[in-house]
Amino acid sequence: MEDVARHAGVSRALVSLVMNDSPRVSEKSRQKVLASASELGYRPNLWARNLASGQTNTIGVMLNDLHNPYFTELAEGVAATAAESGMQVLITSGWQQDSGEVVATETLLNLRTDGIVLGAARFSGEVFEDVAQQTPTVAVSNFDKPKTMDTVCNDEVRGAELVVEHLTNLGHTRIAHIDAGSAPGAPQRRRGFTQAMTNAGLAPIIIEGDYREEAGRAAAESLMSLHEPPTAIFAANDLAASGVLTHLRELGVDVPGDISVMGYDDTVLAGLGLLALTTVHQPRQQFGSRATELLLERIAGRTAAKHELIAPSLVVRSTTGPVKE
Amino acid sequence: MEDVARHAGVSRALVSLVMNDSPRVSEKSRQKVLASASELGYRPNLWARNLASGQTNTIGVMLNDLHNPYFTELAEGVAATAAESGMQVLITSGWQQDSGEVVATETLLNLRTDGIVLGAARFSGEVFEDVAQQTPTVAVSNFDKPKTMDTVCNDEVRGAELVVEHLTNLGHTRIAHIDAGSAPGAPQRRRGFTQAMTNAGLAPIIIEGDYREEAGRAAAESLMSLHEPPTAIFAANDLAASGVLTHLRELGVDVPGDISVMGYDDTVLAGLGLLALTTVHQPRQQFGSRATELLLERIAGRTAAKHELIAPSLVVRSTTGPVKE
DNA sequence: TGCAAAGAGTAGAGCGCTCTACTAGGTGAC
DNA sequence: GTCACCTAGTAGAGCGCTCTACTCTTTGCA
Repeated sequence: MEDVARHAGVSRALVSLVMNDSPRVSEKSRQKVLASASELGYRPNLWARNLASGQTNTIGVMLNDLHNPYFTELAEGVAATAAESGMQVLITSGWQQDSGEVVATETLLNLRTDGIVLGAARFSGEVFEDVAQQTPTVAVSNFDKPKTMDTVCNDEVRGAELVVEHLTNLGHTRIAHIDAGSAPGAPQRRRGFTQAMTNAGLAPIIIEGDYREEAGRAAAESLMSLHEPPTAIFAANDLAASGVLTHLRELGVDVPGDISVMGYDDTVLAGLGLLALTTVHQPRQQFGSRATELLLERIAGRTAAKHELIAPSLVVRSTTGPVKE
Repeated sequence: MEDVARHAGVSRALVSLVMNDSPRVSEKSRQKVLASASELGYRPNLWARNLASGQTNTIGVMLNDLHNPYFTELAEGVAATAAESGMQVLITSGWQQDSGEVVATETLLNLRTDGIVLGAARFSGEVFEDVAQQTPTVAVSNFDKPKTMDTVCNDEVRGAELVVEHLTNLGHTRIAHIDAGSAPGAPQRRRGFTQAMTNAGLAPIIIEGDYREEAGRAAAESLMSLHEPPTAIFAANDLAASGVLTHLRELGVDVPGDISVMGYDDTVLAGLGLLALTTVHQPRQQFGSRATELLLERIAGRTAAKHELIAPSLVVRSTTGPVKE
């Protein structure tokens, strides 16, 4: 910077003004400075800039797992909305480990980003709150409405309702849900399912499982060996649904002729020609952009916590049909 | 920091030493400082630290597209190797846009990370070289062995060879390749395929397509309407292979009884029960870790460029079998 | 006992910027 | 001609650390 100033024959302060697009600079010296800067290959040092200005114009995103499209689409939403406000986005990841999430968040905290979006799955509520105490924070997570931060999450209960509505409209009454225990989102889905079934005057059938393909396959096996198998299966997620379909195919059961199958999440799997899975779509990008909007509000000074549910929607493909009579 | 020093009754310098785990501090004062720090909720400001120390202990990773598991697994490899050397990893993404990649890389450059791993698809060679001039750089990309940076990439030619070997061993002679034009990796795969077929004394059949499912479906349609359809299809990637399988299924063609199908990449799709696709595995994580090792060497002072090819491997599942006679 | 070396700690400059407060010169109204 | 006011630019303190060079104790050993 020193060099640029000397080369252009002006003061360091002027160079700073030019670099920040200040209106207080004449066109002539702006050109002069810009020319010198590019000639000398100068680029402002962000560390110094942020240190001096006390703000970073950057929001940090901590993601549990980059493999999971859920998180990456979330990040995409964050990036899009952040870009509109001229904010940079920096991503760190916990690489699916508990300790990783903590380290990744510490990094962000040390970086003094203006705020943090937490896409975490492993944190305890306490750790979350601890982070929120130190910097504006928004979590995309199913949390118990903490006071110190905002949350955005999918309305899992509504999602499960959509499933039940869709299936009962097709005439199904014996509907089974493959549950994913205490995995993120699963308890809510289970609750929504049970509620909706009860409201419809139907008996919910629930079988244990998890979010993996193998679990779907195993659950399908148990269900089909019942003396009165269900006419529709609502899997924990798309991957589990894929396992269900695999098993039914091996059994020679026609989908959706004999039995209907639904997934959850609308991942890329669901859209594949061979699966063509009816599923529930979560607007993951919207989670990210809404979270960012809330974060920007917080950075601007809001302190009261907001907690938002975002509505999922139904995507009908080829694995559901009228009940066989 | 000032406050911590005062609270603990020591100098600022001592606090700095404690925070950096210097051996020059007595156990007693270390405890004292640590206690004060946690009491006051002090955390070192990375911007200031990096500014003062002139090094960031951070390596930047620029990824074209976070959706693509290729890039995220790459990042995972980088993170793992970087962690071993105590380096932080910061990720930026181009969000699939040309300009996005440039912006994302600029951010990293401005951040003065100790080095950059480029997982880019859209850059021109020039831009790459420009970056490499400014900081140690390793690209994970099929490039023409630039002088100023290292590259790591998959041995696509060998991958295509593996495919041809596998299929010819099964007795296939009429093998078709669905090509993805000039998309990343595609020209190399095509070249490898043509070469291997020629070496085996066979006539390569090539049909145009791209990396999407729909392209695979369309290509399969064309191929199957030939008066002498191929007995094996080598799709551009797993997604295209999925399209092929979908079409063959609709046609009632048995896989692998009537025809064998191979994918490429070994993505999560290939492992699904309904697809069980024979494919070529790219050790994506290894790309990342190897790239990071090279980067660390560069940071340590090496300047001569290294270019490495990493060998892919065959994953045999259920879509390939002996030729029908 | 004396002296070098090791151990523990400190002072203060400096990293590359931004930002407040200031100056110099020009404009225009009275 | 004077004064107020605006514009373009500058000086220099300071952001929160690290790091070199230094001081003051201890300790070990001839």
